[in-house]
Amino acid sequence: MKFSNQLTVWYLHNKRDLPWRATKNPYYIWLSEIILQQTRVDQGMAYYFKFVEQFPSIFDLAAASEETVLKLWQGLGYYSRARNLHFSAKYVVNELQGEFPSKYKELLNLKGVGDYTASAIASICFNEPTAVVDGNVYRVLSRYFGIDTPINSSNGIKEFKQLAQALINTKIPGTHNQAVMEFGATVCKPQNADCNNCPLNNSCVALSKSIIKTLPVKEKKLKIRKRYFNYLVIKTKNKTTQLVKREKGIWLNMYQFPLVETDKPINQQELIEHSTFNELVDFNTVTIKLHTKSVKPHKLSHQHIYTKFWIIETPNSLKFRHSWSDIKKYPVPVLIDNFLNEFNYN
DNA sequence: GAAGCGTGGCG
DNA sequence: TCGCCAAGCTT
Repeated sequence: MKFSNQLTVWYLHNKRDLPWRATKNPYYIWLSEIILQQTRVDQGMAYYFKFVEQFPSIFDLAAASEETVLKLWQGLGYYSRARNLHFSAKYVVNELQGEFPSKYKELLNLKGVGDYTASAIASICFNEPTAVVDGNVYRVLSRYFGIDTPINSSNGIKEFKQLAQALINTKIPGTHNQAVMEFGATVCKPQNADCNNCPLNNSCVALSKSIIKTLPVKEKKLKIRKRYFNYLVIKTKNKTTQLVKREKGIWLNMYQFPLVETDKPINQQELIEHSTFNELVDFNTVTIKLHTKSVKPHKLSHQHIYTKFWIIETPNSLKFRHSWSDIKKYPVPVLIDNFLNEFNYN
């Protein structure tokens, strides 16, 4: 209980003033938790305000199109969160008469809500004593108790969940959970932990052993896949172009230009020999310019994408129906958005 | 159980 | 520069 009490007292004096801390409305807490998955507060804040403004209630969110939701989510990444958020809003409205689930077990039925998020909503909104275990909690517990079990191993996941659950203050589970996370985010940070100003620095195992920097332990990392994208940016006299919707993998249901993907960099000659190119235009009638001056990788957490944008001017206007002036209405990945911002169509 | 899924900040 | 990491979830 000492652990919880000390952190809770610290939290009540030091917590940041965040907008979602002014409410216990499960819709807003849910929204904030989804936005903050694998995302820093500074990055997610603007999106929280946008969503609350555009969708004040879960009914507003459920009534929107997926494309609208993806467009509002554009730039935040991990777009399955937006698709699942929208799907679950429709589920709550249509199947649960708009009544948000109030129990941990029921919350798990929502797409995009896993153990962490269900615990967070249940404890914060409904006072259910379910412990959250996010990246902060792993770090705080592994250091304070000196546990070197890898946090991404199946044993580690079980061990830390059990420990977190044993430590929870059942009287104020929501405050307790937020206290541990806030402490991890602002004091017991991944780098440069502020042990001098830590309320637990007289009882922290890792500090007493000077092994703060070695904890938490994480097992190996994935290897980065390299991909080579060639986008075909159609340009017509009528200021139209061609967009296509992605149908699998990364950026699902978002828009991009027709894509030629290869496993090595290619030049113009290899491009015009590609079937995708020839299905789109007749190389005898078009002019091709490579827009990209130097290819810099778009770095995702799990792949590096090397992209060339090819500008294809064609006399055939009728086939390409997307007006360039409408292009900003479509949800697109940052890779495409960056291109749109630097490219002058005229 | 491992892999796939974004973007941006930081040292 | 580059690797690490962020209030994780799904398949």
